[in-house]
Amino acid sequence: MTKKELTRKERERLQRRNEILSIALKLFSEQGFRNVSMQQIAEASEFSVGTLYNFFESKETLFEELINTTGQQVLSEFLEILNEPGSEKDILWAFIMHQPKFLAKHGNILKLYFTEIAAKNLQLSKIHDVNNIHKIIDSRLSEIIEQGIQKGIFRAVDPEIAAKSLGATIETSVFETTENVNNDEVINKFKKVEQLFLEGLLLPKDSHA
Amino acid sequence: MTKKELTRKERERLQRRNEILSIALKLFSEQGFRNVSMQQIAEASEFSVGTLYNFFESKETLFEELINTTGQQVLSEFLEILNEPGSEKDILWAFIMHQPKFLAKHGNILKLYFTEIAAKNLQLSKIHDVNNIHKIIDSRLSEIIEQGIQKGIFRAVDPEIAAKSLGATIETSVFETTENVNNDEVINKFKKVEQLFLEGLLLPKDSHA
DNA sequence: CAATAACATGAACTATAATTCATAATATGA
DNA sequence: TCATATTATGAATTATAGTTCATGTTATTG
Repeated sequence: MTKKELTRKERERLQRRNEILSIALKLFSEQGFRNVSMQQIAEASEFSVGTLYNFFESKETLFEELINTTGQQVLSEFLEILNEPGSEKDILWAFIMHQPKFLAKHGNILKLYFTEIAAKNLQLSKIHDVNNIHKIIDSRLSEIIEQGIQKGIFRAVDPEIAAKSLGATIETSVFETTENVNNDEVINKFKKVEQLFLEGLLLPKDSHA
Repeated sequence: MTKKELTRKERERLQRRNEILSIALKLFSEQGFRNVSMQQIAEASEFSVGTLYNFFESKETLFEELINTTGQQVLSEFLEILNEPGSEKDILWAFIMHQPKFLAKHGNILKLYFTEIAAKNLQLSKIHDVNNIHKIIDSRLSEIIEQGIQKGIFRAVDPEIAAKSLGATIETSVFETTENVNNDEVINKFKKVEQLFLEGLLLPKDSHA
């Protein structure tokens, strides 16, 4: 009622709003921003077009809210893993092996982000920081790999290239992994990514526990 | 005039047609299919919209001609390199180091292909074989890596994953490489890709000339 | 140089989809 | 319950962009 607590009405409104965003995300990620009409979103969410405009100023705004809201959340989850304490090898391992969970949870928004924003199919005004998800994650990965090289754990590759390569490999799987693939298969795939990358990066000198 | 020779008029018509395709390719690759209007193509090519329809049945047809014509050409160039005789290591090396040339020559069409077709932003009817550029190249890469593993040149990674990873890494550079980057920089980048991939794949046993 | 054919033009037409807003339905609280 | 405020509706409006076609321009040829 006062500062932090929301009234029932406010809560209900928020819930409807999220419902709309969630359905829009599904449609956009499947068909792309331009190929989804407000009519379609209205029908799928069982509201009228007018009501959509009651919640969002425009189709573009709706999209931006989607990206900004969810994007921040996704980014912070990624960084959480990448900032965990442990050896560089362990961090990369954890990052790769967390991908199935990320995919299951955020596959749609990632797909949308990559097709519309990263590929610059859409030119949107109000998308700030989220615009840099790519850069932020890549640069953190790059840092980690660089440290690993300095410590003599990894081969002396170019850290930026290695980071981008790992990022691109993971990104590819976003598009390949459809919802109906069972989890074991996805986990298996990332185990192979780990074998390819981590073992390829490690110096062959001694064994790495 | 007769069978093979084209009349001047026919040659001129073909030239104009190619001019239009070339300009459309530039615009589409920069802004995406849906974000480019026939008006824009008309203005940029210094024809009228009516004339565009004199050359192409529809906007969609124009796009399809673009993809089909150029796509086949690009695919065959890629496969040419991948079917060259030599050791698996040499083939992969040549493939990676040819990327700057491919990029310079076909950057636009590759970008367009990846954003519109591979990302399935567009559902087009008459795009057959070209739809499989990705699969064909990936599977050839995969074959090569598998043979390298069998011959004991490469580590025992999953060939499909390694092929996809290499493909994705290269794909990424399509989007990064803008036209104004000088060639040396691009070549340098792919040298680093080569270091990351090839050296990471090679078994550390003995030296590989 | 005509007469004719071939081609180019862009305003008008059409289709599609975003947005608005007068009206209807629903919720609130006295 | 009734008066009022809030919210939802979807047909009408507007904007945009693909397509057509009557008309004008250019090229060919006898």
